[in-house]
Amino acid sequence: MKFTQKIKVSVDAVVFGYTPSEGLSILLIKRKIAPFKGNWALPGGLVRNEETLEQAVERELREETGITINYLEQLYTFAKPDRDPRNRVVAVAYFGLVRPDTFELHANTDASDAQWFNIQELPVLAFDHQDIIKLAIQRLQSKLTYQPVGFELLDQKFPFSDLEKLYATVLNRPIDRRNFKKKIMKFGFLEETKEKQKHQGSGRPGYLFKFNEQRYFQLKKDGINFEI
Amino acid sequence: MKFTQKIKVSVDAVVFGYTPSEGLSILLIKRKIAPFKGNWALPGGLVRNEETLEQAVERELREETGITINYLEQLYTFAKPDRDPRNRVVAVAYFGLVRPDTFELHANTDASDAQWFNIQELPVLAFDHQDIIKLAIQRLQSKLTYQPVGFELLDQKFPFSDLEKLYATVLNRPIDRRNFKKKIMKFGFLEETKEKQKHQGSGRPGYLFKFNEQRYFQLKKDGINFEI
DNA sequence: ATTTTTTGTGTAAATTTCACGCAATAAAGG
DNA sequence: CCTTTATTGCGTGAAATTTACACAAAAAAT
Repeated sequence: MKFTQKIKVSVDAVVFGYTPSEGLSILLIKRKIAPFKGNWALPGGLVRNEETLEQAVERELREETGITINYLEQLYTFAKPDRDPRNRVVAVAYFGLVRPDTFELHANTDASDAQWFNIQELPVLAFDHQDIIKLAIQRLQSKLTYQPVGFELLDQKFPFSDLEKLYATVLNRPIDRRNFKKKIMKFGFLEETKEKQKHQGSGRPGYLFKFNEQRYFQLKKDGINFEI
Repeated sequence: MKFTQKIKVSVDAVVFGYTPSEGLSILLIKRKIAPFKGNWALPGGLVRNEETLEQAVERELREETGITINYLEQLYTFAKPDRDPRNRVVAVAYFGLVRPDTFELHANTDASDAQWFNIQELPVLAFDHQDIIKLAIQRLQSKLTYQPVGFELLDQKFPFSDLEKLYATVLNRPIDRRNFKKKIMKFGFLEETKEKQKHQGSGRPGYLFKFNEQRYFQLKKDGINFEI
């Protein structure tokens, strides 16, 4: 029983960015072509015949937004037969994190094709991209509770309060400063540096911390549980 | 910049079965055609143009093994360009659970095309199916620790010790009988029936329990955490 | 009838989580 | 310059949860 399959494969990326002042954002692009011309959508596109899915995501992000990604993992594959009105497209969605220093788009003009949107203020989206984003946010939340991915969203060195605010923002709940710090420090992958933060506004300046990736991999190999 | 995409989309299913006596098994089929003719492989095949991925999985399972699935969820999408020697195939892998009463294949002859294999005694597999299975086992393990999927692998009514053995087998670690029972019963989705188990061998017969799905959905909606 | 196997059950100790307040440092405001 | 405001750094006791552990009852096997 033969048939000709007419399904295309694409990738879509939900890229998260974070700043203590502006919170959690997602990178969107404005579509230049139909369908959904003029609508905001996730960066993405058809996979080329010879490239891996990850390469496809990185290529599309480079082409459409100029961003370089810091952490990338597969999220889910969306494949409802009618999710694209033109023809059937199976979309493998990815989930990415970028550092603040990498995302210079905020400074761009409104005429830009690519823009960050706070997750509280997302525009109407093309295709089923709203569903994809919803799942990505859930994934980020649950991921953050058992794997220290938060560092992928912060600068290399950061005051402890930034980490705390990040967790509070992403998990959308208050966090006890003292208990949180005790818990994180007990894991052993965070190092306090001698540097203090500069001109952060009023208040006592805090020491800067950095994530020790090597130490983290060692602990992970030892089967440590990083649940918070 | 136009190009013609030549990628096909398939589904593969890692179906788990369990019995207290034989442990955890996976359903495999013997390939009748090249490549990997004669090798064991996961059930699966190309997705038709109009069907959903889940429909494709159920159809392939019906065609190749006759089994009906009890629980199904998407696992991961495998897409390395060279994972199929003929042409590029992106495989969306699924992860399924079946009840013991559904899997009558064990009784079949060796000539059968479909067979259960204990996860400790898997044969050499076609394509990258070994990787897929490895991931599926990890997923089953982690899933079992935060969601009561174990019932999908047991009969409707079962002695408590079956559940305990299932957890011990899948998680591959000893479990304290008393603490385990206290923990599970505290969730509130398990009901003790008046029936006792019959001819299970020697020893005192236990009461049979059953999973209350409605109660479970209610508890889940209330945001209860089912971690064990 | 005795032995073996399996079920059913409770409590104390150890560990983890949670709640909470005060002194130190710097900028901001008068 | 002095006072006020904002933020960091740090520890302890109470509550909740997790863990370790043993013996009697019921049935089959010998």
